[in-house]
Amino acid sequence: MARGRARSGRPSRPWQAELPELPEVEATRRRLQRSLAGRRVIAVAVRDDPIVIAGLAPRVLAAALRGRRVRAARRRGKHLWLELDRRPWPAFHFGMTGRFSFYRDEADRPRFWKLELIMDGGRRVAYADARRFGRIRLQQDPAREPPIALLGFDPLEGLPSAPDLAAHLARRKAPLKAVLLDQSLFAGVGNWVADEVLYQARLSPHREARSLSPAEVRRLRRSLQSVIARAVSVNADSDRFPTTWLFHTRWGRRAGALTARDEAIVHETIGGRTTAWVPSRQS
DNA sequence: CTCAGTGTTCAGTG
DNA sequence: TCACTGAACACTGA
Repeated sequence: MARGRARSGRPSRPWQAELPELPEVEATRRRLQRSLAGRRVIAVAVRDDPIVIAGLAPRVLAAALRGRRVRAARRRGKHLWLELDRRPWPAFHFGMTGRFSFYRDEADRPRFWKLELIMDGGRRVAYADARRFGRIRLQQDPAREPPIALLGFDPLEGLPSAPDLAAHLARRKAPLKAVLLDQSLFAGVGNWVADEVLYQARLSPHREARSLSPAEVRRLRRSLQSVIARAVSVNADSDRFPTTWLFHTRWGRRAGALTARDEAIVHETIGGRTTAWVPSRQS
C-alpha cells in the first residue's frame, strides 16, 4: 500500500478516500453530499460487527436507514454524519482504516464492509473498516451529543484569534505535537497534518505548548489554516499537495531521508506517535 | 515471525 | 479537576 496516497481514481473504478484526517473526511463528505443528497435509500445491508457497530442491533441500524431520504452530509473534525428526513441519524468515525466507497456493481463491495446503502438510481455506497477502530452510531442529534459535541475547534470552520489560541496553549505543558493531536482542542488534526503544520511553522514538535511566543502562536495558527485549506482545496489528493510539503518525503524511513529542500528528516516517537520532523528547520 | 501503523480510550499518576 | 503518559484495542501488510 502506498501510505498516504489519496487517489483520484478513474471513473470506471470505485472511489474511496484514504487517511481519515480532516481533509480526507471532508473530501468524503463532499462526495457523499454530491451522490446522496436528495436521494432515497432503497435497501440497506449491515454486517454484524459487535465492535464497529457497538451497542446497536444490525436490524435497528438498517431500519433507521431504509426508505429514508438523505438531506445532507455533515462533518466536524474527523467525524461525519448524514442528515436524514427522519431521526435518528447515522454518525461515522473512521478510526485508522475506516473509509467510504462509491460504486455501482455489487462485485465492487469493499472487502471489510460494515454497512452498504443502495440508493434510488442504483448507486451504492459502503462504509468499510479493516482494523475495526472505527464506529457507526445512531443519534438523535449527532452534533450535540458526544463524541462530536466534545470536539474543539475545527480548523476549516475557523480557529480562535491568536490571543485566544495562546490562552489555550498557555495551560499545556505537553509537547506541541501531542497538543496538536488533542481533538478537544483541534478537531480533525491527525498525525500527518500535525507534522506538516509544525514543519511549515518551523516549530519543533518537542516544544512545550506553553512556551510559544505570540509570534510563534501566530505562525502555528497560520500554518494550521493553510495546510488544512490547501489539502481540502485539492480534495485531499496528496499527489496535488505542493511539492515542498514534508508529506511527500516523511515516510522515507531509511536513515538519511531528505525533504524536497534536501533537509534531513528525523523520525522519533513524540506524544506517543511516530513523528517526522526536520531539526535544521524546526525549533 | 516480528513489528509498525493515518486513532481513540482508559487507567494510573501527579 | 485538570493534564499527562503509556498501554490497550484489532488487524493488515511490509
